[in-house]
Amino acid sequence: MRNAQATRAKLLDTAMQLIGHSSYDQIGVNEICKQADVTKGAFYYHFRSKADLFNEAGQRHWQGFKPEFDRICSPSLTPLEQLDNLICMIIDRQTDTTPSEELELGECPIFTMDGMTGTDEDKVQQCSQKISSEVLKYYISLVRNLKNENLLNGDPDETQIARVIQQYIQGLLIYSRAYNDIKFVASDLREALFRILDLKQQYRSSDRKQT
Amino acid sequence: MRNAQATRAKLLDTAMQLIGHSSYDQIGVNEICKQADVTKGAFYYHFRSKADLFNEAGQRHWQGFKPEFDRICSPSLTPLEQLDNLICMIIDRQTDTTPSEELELGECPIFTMDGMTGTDEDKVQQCSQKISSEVLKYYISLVRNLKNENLLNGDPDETQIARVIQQYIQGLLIYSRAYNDIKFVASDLREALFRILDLKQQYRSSDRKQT
DNA sequence: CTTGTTAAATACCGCCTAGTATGTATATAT
DNA sequence: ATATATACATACTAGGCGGTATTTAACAAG
Repeated sequence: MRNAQATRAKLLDTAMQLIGHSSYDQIGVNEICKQADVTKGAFYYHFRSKADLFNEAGQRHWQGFKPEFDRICSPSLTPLEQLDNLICMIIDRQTDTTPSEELELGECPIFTMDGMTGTDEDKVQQCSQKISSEVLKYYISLVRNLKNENLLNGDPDETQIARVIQQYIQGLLIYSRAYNDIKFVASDLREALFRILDLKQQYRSSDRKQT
Repeated sequence: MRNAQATRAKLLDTAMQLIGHSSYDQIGVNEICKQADVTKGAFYYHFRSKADLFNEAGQRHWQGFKPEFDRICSPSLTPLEQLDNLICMIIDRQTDTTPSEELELGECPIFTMDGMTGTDEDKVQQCSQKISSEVLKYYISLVRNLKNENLLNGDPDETQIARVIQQYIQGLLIYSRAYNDIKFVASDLREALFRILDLKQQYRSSDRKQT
């Protein structure tokens, strides 16, 4: 009806949710429309193509997500708190996205963006890579902060460590999705990051001091 | 012609190669047939379905790969040599699989098996998970050996560390494929594994003492 | 009340996919 | 020589996909 903006938004959000739980290739335009409760006519009125939609949906998703990263990396927090917040955020995001439904896991394409590979559509890959590179900046900042406070052993290459963290998180989430079980995220993420960072032993605790 | 076994083998190998470079969903039966230079009739004479083929192809691929893992984890090698061999093997497998062609990267679905998720076909996922669990055994053995020789700091949970390693390798390979660049594998794999294992500093060297 | 624009809804199209039905050459058993 | 099972090749079908063409309802301006 008379609410173009809402229709558009619903298509974008629905698409990102579905794709997050599955993949770009697996989710068809028909299904997006069905779930969003709009027709194909509406879809192609708002978007020129499926790839076009994904692009916008990716941007929108990141725009909505960015504040959370900013909050996590706020200078008002100590690097240790930042790290802990990141870990909690990732764990939470694997659960609470489907509220009230049975404990399903999934989404957060933010962390799994690179995994969208396989599509031959250039636009899609570009979008994925762009978001990934944005996320990487936050990891780099986090590593740098930890290092500056002298919380890490040795003298690591910040960029490399951040990249390794990104690679690991991607692998972890794919792994946990393959086995459809969140418990791996909960049990392995913290330990793995501590090790990748080589965080000094005395700072390795798992008390969740929520912000 | 009169060579059923060869036709079958060619289909299996071709399929695994193509799927390794892409994904189960992206590769169609037609393309497999075309690349293997057989017709669809031959395909469906040998296999009941595409999923069926994947199952067998996965088994076969693992059977062909297993000896290499056995070689790597041979008790005649020190744990450090085993680790080094694993690292080199992964790096090599990302390059030499397309011999004489321009430096492309890809394959080794062995390490990326869990990533086949997204398919709704149960058979495919089961096959992937089975192979992954086989590979995990080798990682566990490796970690245990390193630990027994007192090469690792702390007292890690061997299974968890092995699982984290598997998660990381998966993430790394997907990452490097997304950016279509092997350099990340070469530059990050060793450093990341050293850190995840928390290998004692004095043993962290990168001299490739090939077997 | 008409007209034009926006925001869709409906029906459709060509393509590609996994899978099938049927025909056919070859090898082997009788 | 004939019959039969094997190992394909060719042609096809049904269904789903992304995308399009056409129609229609709602609102705004004149």
